[in-house]
Amino acid sequence: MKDKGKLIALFQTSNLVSLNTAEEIAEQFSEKNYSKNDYLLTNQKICNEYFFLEEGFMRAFTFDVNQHDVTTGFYSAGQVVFEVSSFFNRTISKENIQALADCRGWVITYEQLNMLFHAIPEFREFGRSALVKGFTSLKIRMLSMINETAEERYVNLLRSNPEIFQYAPLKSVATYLGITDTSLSRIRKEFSKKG
Amino acid sequence: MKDKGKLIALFQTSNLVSLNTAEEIAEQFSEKNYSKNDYLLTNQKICNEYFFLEEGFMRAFTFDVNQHDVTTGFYSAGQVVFEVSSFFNRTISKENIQALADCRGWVITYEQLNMLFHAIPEFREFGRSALVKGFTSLKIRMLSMINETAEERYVNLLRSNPEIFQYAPLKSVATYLGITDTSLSRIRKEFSKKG
DNA sequence: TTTCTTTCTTGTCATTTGGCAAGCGCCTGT
DNA sequence: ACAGGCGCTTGCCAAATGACAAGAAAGAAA
Repeated sequence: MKDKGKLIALFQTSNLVSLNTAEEIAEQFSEKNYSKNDYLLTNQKICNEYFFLEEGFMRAFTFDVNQHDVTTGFYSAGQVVFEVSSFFNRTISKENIQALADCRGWVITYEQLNMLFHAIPEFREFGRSALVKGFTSLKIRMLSMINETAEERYVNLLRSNPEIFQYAPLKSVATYLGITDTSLSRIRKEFSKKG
Repeated sequence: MKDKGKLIALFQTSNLVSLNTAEEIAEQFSEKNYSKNDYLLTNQKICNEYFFLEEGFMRAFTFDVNQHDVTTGFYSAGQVVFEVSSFFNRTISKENIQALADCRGWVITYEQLNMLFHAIPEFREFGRSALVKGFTSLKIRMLSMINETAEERYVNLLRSNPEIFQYAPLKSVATYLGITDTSLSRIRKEFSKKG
């Protein structure tokens, strides 16, 4: 069994969970790997994995009106990968989640997570805190689609999440920013002139 | 003191909180009214109210790149009104929340809510459940912006939230749907032909 | 009621954006 | 090394969308 140090550290962020408890929680997780291009979740399925990504990179996407692939999220090492809506409500997902690189991490199921929430009050607190974080990010992202130009969104993403550009092709980044690869290409050209 | 029945009923949804506890929680809330056009939250302020809307209607909005008013949410009777990101993270808000009709409801502050979360475990559960609901709605809304045409979004909103059309002017609905009032007007024209 | 303000619709026009296709470069696998 | 595939850029054209403005309609205030 590999070292669960990073997983344990995750539960200790925000100081809501003690080391002993964090270790107890981590015990429930089992190792899981995804090879590049493997899917963690596919459209029309119920998301049943709460996956801590120790190493690698993943992308979530769905299809628009014209069946074009649109990126809804990126996940890099240290993040938890799952689709909130499908996972908690036990409804079929419209999103797919795919590994863009070989991935290594730790996983539990919906039932196990619930069991932990039930048994360990501090873990519920951790869950609530994580939920607020995720909700907040999504709201900020939604507002950025309104408040910022495509170029601003591009520049901000480049500053705040440079690792995305290491793993994801620009066409995936483009749809994440709400534009086409063509537009992103033009924005990059303009930006490189200024830079 | 008016009747807090609806507020108490809210805490009992999902069966996470008993009647007695629900009443205990409700005790902390004080009555608050907003006249039409009053603001519950304005841009650059920290949201400090967790407001149960018993009667009335509210709208949240922000400003886009060109300083145009864009609706980010509607709130009708029975819902809790607050801006998650600003409220929980104690950060300044980019959103405004305004009464579109005279409103009546019950309010507590951030400190009071935290106190209740701390004192009453079942209420934390309620909080987590509410958070999942809100997060889920936002994700679904985000996906609808990708997966559906403007007309589909309009028709779905008309079916699922007809009360919005009772209170909000169409130009506010338009920006909520991600289009201009001009486009919405044209969509309505087309739709009425078919319907 | 009368007046004034706001909202909704509709037309015209300009701009943005995307679709499409070609060319190029890079990477991968054989 | 070579072939094939994928991704990025670019130009051209078409279509969708928004800006603007005018007029009608509805609602609020006096």
